[in-house]
Amino acid sequence: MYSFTEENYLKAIYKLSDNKAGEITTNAIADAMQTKAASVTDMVKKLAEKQLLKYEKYKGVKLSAKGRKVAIDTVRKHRLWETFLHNKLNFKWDEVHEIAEQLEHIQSETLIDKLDDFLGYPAHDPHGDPIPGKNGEIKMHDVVTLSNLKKGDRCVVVGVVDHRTIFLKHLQKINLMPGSKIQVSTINEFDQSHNIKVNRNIELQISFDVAKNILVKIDS
Amino acid sequence: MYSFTEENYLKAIYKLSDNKAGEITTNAIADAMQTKAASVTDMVKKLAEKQLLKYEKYKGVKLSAKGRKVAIDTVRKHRLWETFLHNKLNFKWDEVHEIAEQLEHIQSETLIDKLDDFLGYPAHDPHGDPIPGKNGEIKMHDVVTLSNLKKGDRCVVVGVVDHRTIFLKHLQKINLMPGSKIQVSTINEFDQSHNIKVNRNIELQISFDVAKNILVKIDS
DNA sequence: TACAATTTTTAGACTAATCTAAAAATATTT
DNA sequence: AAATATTTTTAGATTAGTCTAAAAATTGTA
Ligand SMILES: [Mn+2]
Ligand SMILES: [Mn+2]
Ligand SMILES: [Mn+2]
Ligand SMILES: [Mn+2]
Repeated sequence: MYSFTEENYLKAIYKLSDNKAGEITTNAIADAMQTKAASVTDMVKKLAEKQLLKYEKYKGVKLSAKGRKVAIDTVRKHRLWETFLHNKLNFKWDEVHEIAEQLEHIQSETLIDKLDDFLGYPAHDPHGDPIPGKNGEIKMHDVVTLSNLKKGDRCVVVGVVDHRTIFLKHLQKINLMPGSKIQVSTINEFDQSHNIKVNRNIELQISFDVAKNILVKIDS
Repeated sequence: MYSFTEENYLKAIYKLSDNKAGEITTNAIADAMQTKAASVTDMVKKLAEKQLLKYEKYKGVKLSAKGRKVAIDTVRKHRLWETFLHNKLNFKWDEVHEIAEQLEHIQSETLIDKLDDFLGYPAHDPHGDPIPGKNGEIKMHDVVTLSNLKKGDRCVVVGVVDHRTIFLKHLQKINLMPGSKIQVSTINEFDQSHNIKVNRNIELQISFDVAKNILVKIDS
């Protein structure tokens, strides 16, 4: 139905609209897609003709309902494949993204439905991001970043904000992974670094920068 | 490394060389690829430049060792994915081919290795075709067509010769599937149709045309 | 408001893969 | 061997997606 390229553009535009409200600029898209502004203008015209987004010269773009659905479906496929790679094939969580970037473009609705079933209808991917449902619903789960907690609070790691490999590998190195139980021991006033106890066992100090990028679910 | 199109051409040429010895003609490739002879000539020149095959004007083509490896790898990927779709996602055996045609082009050696492991290193795909190993070895299994058996012989269905959906669905309809145990009751001289007993239970008459296209392993 | 800097669009060109129609080579008949 | 039929290649065009460089529009600043 839609080409790899079209799906990739729609997904990128969708993610940009999610972050910042208002119009999405040509340069922002070029940046996200690692391509040139001229290419974006061309593609955006094509997508506008197909009613996937609204485009006004020099004014940026806005996804239509149809375009958003395609984008969300692509995100759904991406995250289900990431979950498959991680849960079933034992890929590490920093290895799944690149391959899912290819798998997300396989065209077969039945395949995705069956994959979803096979995985047991997971709510989140290995990075803690919500997996949209078949009809496009996205259940926002009640997560906060570790940096929001107070001294004494308990929580479980469920994901990350920063998705870059360098960060994922860092967490792996200090053995702070989804599922890890954390209690905040102290927050150092000087640099906001956190002393935490992991799995009621290991004491660890993490920078504010790390704390800001870890998504947790508060134990209640 | 290689594009979808290149992999598809190499696979088609490989399958043609497997059937008939000698050179593969432009028209034969065009036929197999559902494209035009002119397109084949263009692509074949490109593949020859990349040393994937030997091409002489008006003389047809022959795969190089390098080209054959790419083709066999593609077949390996195709059959592993078909096995995944059938064994893990419960697709029927006539539904897996089209999707595998897409999945076979995903690029990641690790992915295929892990998939192979996940599936338990299967020797055959759902249609009874051998799955090439990581290094390109293909273990030919000792199968014959049902039409080769004599009265009284016992065997188990392991695959098909004709891969068309219409045949696969027919077998499904008469409930003759991989795993079915068969004993030949009689072979009717007039039209070579076979009366068989399936799973020591159901009596069935099948035409010679069907018998010729069922691969079986003889019970011994 | 005018000038400069930045952003966006257009114009024209490129590559991969495809096609049609015509030309060239090969194969088959007479 | 000559004529005819078939196969294969070439020539030229098309489409999707991309690029660079130049032009146009917008935004920021003095
Ligand atoms: Mn990802
Ligand atoms: Mn993608
Ligand atoms: Mn197949
Ligand atoms: Mn294919």
